[in-house]
Amino acid sequence: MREGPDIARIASLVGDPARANMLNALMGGTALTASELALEAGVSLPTASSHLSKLMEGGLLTLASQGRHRYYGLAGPQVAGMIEAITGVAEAVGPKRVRPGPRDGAMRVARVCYDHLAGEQAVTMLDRLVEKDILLRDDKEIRLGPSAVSHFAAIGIDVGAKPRRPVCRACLDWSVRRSHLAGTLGAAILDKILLEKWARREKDSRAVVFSPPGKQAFERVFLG
Amino acid sequence: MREGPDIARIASLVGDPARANMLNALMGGTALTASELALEAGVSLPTASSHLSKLMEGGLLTLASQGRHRYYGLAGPQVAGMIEAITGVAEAVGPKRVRPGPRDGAMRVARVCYDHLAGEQAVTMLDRLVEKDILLRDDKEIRLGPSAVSHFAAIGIDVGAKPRRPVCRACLDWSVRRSHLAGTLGAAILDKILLEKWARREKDSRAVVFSPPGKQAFERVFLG
DNA sequence: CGCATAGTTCGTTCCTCATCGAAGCATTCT
DNA sequence: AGAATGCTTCGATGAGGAACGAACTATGCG
Repeated sequence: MREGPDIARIASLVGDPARANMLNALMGGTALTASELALEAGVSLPTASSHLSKLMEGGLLTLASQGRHRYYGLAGPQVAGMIEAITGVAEAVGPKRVRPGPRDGAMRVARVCYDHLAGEQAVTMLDRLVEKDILLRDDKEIRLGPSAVSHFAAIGIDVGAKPRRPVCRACLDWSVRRSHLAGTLGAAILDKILLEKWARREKDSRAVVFSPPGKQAFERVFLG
Repeated sequence: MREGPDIARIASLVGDPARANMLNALMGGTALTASELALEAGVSLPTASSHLSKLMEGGLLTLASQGRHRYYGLAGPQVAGMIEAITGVAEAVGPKRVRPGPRDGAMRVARVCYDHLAGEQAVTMLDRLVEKDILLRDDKEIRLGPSAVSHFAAIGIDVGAKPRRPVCRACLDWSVRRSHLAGTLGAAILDKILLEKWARREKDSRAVVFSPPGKQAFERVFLG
């Protein structure tokens, strides 16, 4: 009966279906209001509100008040990583479906993870960027290579500024079990993809589907 | 209200204090009997038995029957990884203790993670092995370098055989937030450390404490 | 065979906690 | 100011599940 960090407390927060649905929804990266999360979780507003205050108290969420709207978001990448890890186990031990649904396929290829792109496409992209020495990888640490600033500037992404958040960060992918690119650069790239309309977000899902020309453009710019 | 892998189911299994204690105990790597786990969790035998069957049904544990003894163990590295991830969050958001207990310090330096060494020492070791090109790291993938077989043979560790489990594997460290070495090689190294009595396991804890001469020997062999 | 040890199953008790309706604040719009 | 929207708090209800004692099964020992 040893004492350590209270993992039961954290796990039980995720362990309620309503809260799990909310957290899953927030893995999409955009902060959501209490009403949206209530809908997402399939519970009434009072119930959702109660869950949200528990998640807040547990330190899993952040809150940004804007007028009468209150936007809830994941507390950070570490929390997102934990949820990915749990998802991985659930996926592995879960009931093996006869055939993975089409949405599952799309999720494997490309999806939103917190605020950046995940899935096979994202893993391949990071591999290529490292291969071309635009990024330098050393374990979890990813740094900008010498040509990075000019390379991304040409695409219209400014990596020169030094924000509080790290520019590059590795994030473990549950479907491929390898890392993809997170951090402000990862977020900027996802923005770019959606802004250029190379891909659109699947309704009510974290899946990201590329249009055929969009995929070509993406590959030309980031993998080429 | 989207459907995905049932993360609430998995998280709620970890979310009960008794079960969390059991899982924590099993993070020590050695399989334990129901009675030992009951003691560990601070519950009666029937209660423990009930919890264990739930964990089994959830796919988090494996069972090895030996006569009238039934040894429970973690189902695999993925489960261990998930628990580390949850531990990391719990550690981060948990009540900041005024001063970290002495055992916590020891845990940070070196501890057992499933079947291999984790903590600062383990992270440093992996760094050095990569630096010396004995191991080659490429993202999550860690491969043996050209000199690896002879290098480890000299220490008395055979990495030539090709077992089912991967020889090398990266495992994320919750205290240092960097990777350390898992896989059969990681397990063999931990065996070596304990066999040579360079270190001993702290009673009732995952902590591993090196004796002064043991630490020297370890550093000579693996960091030198 | 009979006794001891290891573990599971059963039935009961009890308590936590998820849920929702109604009412209460707060902010914005007109 | 008054009405409407977004959200939280309160109170009551109900269900799930954690707990243990007692009885039952299985293995090992003399």
